[in-house]
Amino acid sequence: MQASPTSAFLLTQIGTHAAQEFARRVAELDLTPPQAGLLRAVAIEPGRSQQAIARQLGTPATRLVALVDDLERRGLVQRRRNPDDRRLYAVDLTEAGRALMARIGRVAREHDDALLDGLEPAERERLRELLSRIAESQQLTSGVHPGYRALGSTAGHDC
Amino acid sequence: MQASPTSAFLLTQIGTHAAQEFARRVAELDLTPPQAGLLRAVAIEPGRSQQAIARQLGTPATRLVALVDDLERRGLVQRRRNPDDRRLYAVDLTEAGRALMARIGRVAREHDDALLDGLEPAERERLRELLSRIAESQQLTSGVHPGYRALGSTAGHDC
DNA sequence: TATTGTTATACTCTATAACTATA
DNA sequence: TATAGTTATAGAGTATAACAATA
Repeated sequence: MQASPTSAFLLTQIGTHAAQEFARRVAELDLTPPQAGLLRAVAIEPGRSQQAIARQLGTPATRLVALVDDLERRGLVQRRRNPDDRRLYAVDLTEAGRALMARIGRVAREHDDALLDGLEPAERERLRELLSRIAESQQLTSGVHPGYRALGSTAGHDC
Repeated sequence: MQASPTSAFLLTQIGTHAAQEFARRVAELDLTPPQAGLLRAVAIEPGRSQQAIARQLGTPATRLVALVDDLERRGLVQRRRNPDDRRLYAVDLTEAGRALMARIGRVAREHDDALLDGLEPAERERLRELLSRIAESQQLTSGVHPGYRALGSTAGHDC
């Protein structure tokens, strides 16, 4: 047996590997991928409420509380009450959070470069275009990938 | 902000989406992705011991016991003692297991086709070639992707 | 009454370690 | 003593549900 793998299999295999490698790299900044994703979400659109962020990331609001708690204890984000509606917190990056985001950006570029090691520049460009088309056709356009919530046992083989 | 995503990000995003879609499809066969992966591993190389399968999949042997238990209860695989070394079990597919593998194969093809919906045949071929090159350069050649074990919190964002 | 944020609880999944049998 | 398989335990991580404050 051992048929040649489908593109779907390769995409799952490589995507999983990429996520693991990224996790390994950001761990050196004492961050988990969900924490890095939250920082990124706050950086892209500061000042939103936790509910709004949770809706965008497709994760339960209760999970964000713990994430924000932790990042706030470390001085990377801050909550500030909205005086117009005192139920809401606005979540922002601190100066330290912005500095860390710059480091995460460097890590992400290194990660991308290492992953595409086997491809030449023109091939990388072709790949990027094909992947963008898939992301668009699968409606993954938001820049937040659906794996923010638990993959858990849904990860795994793809035949 | 909102820089255009790197290929690494797109690969993680699409790979996660692909894994979720595959999970959704095999769930209609009452299978989890790890179960489907185990069936596939047994189909490719029948008669191996649980330890050997565990080593290949990079998962603790104790986890395989539960997986094999469940599939055996459902009549999809069978254990048979090795008379030469009575410590070992040989794991094989049953007739029902082989029939189910055929259905899984159909599901995988449908899955692959749906995922590549936005690409024309020539583009699909180019993509497959580029992905194969990445898998090779990242040493993911075995046909078993590294996400067999827990992704858990390592899943998530990729900046 | 509806919504934001929070806390408490329960559940799923996985790995680690201890145990039995065969060699 | 080493290895295959098994069982039992504990831990991490998540979601669900109940609660407090504000609108």
